[in-house]
Amino acid sequence: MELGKKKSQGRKKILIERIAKTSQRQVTFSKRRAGIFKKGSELCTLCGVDIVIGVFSPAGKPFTFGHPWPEHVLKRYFNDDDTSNAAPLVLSPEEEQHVYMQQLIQQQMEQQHKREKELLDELEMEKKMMKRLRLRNRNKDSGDDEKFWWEEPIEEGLSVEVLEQMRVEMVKVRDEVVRRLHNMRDAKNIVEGIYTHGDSTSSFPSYCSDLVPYGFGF
Amino acid sequence: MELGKKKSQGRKKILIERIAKTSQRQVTFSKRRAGIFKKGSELCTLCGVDIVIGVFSPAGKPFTFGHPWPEHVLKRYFNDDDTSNAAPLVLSPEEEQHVYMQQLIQQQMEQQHKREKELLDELEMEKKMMKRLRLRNRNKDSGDDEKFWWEEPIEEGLSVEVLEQMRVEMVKVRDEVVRRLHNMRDAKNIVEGIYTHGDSTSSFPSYCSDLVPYGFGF
DNA sequence: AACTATTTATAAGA
DNA sequence: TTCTTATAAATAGTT
Repeated sequence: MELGKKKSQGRKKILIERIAKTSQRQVTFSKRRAGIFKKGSELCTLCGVDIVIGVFSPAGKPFTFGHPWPEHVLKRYFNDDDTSNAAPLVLSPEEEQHVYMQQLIQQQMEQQHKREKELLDELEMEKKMMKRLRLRNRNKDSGDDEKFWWEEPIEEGLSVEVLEQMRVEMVKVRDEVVRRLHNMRDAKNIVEGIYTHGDSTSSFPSYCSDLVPYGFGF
Repeated sequence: MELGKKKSQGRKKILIERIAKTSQRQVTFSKRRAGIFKKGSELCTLCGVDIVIGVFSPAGKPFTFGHPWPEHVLKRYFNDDDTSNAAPLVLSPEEEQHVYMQQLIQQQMEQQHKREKELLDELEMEKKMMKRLRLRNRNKDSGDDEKFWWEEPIEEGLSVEVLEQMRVEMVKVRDEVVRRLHNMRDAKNIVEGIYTHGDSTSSFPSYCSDLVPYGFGF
């Protein structure tokens, strides 16, 4: 064998642009994914911070790394108060030719953070509503402090006609619930409960407070 | 000045362990965060993949990097079918002393991916259920074939618990309407109506169709 | 923030 | 995939 022959040319500089050859792209992906995850791990350890990294391989498989674990970090992210923590989303320094694109992406991130928060908030609210089997206020743009429609102050313009309509709703709902309960084996006792429970002249019933034994979600 | 004097000792090897000094930790965090984001950016470009990185600074500020943007990647992650894509969550290779910990974390990730998916599925289901339980705005969406929750067939998985919940709600609504009507001068007649109107064994009342003045759409 | 001596990551080849 | 090697890139300590 030739002594002067080098075993390898060693690492070569590459341009940061899409690798055309599929097999090469896959190899590079594997190596660099491992590298990034290692860097993430080191960052956690060195600085005692939470991190999450998610990436899809060229073949579409998901890979994640996280400390303590992905969901924990995402929750911290979503639950942050954006007034106090003002989400200073920061992008990597990039080659000069990419700076403009980077700035665009940064703007997207900032918007995205807000949108993600809104989405999560919406889901949270949905769950709470679900939990209480709440009916939405018919006036959907009546403000943040939504009330049940039957909680609206009677003094604020509710006419006898409106109350009569409410009454009709109640009767309708009652009858449907009754119909359903009749389909159940134990309908009889429950149905009787609807018509006999409480006193029609009582004030707003305190007994309701302990009548919500069913939890939906968290 | 001395010519032989080196400007710096250069980089020193460090142990991967929490940096004790706060200021040093912050400096290292900034440098390494930038490095990881750059690596992430390069990985996207080289391999044409989606990536998201989120990290909290030691001070608690969130930083994210993502391509095309964080939510996009998260959605791909969550929406993946775990039978076809079998979530092969993979961690970085790590120093030998960390291998065991890494394996533990990897197991956490695999569980976590499933848990996150389940959570999202749960939220989706919650939304659908909420939508079903939500009262339709008949005035606005009369052409739509959504049904009120009480119009849905009882056979479709409604448990006794849910029905009982409905019953409780009905009781509350009834009592509140009663309370309101008591505030009206002509309450007496109407209140009596609530308890005497209709027949508890009647089928779903046809008279309801034109008595829904309240929109609950969203 | 900038500088550099070093360590670390990795492209190419086997 | 995994290992090797030469080299490119990242970065710890310093200014």
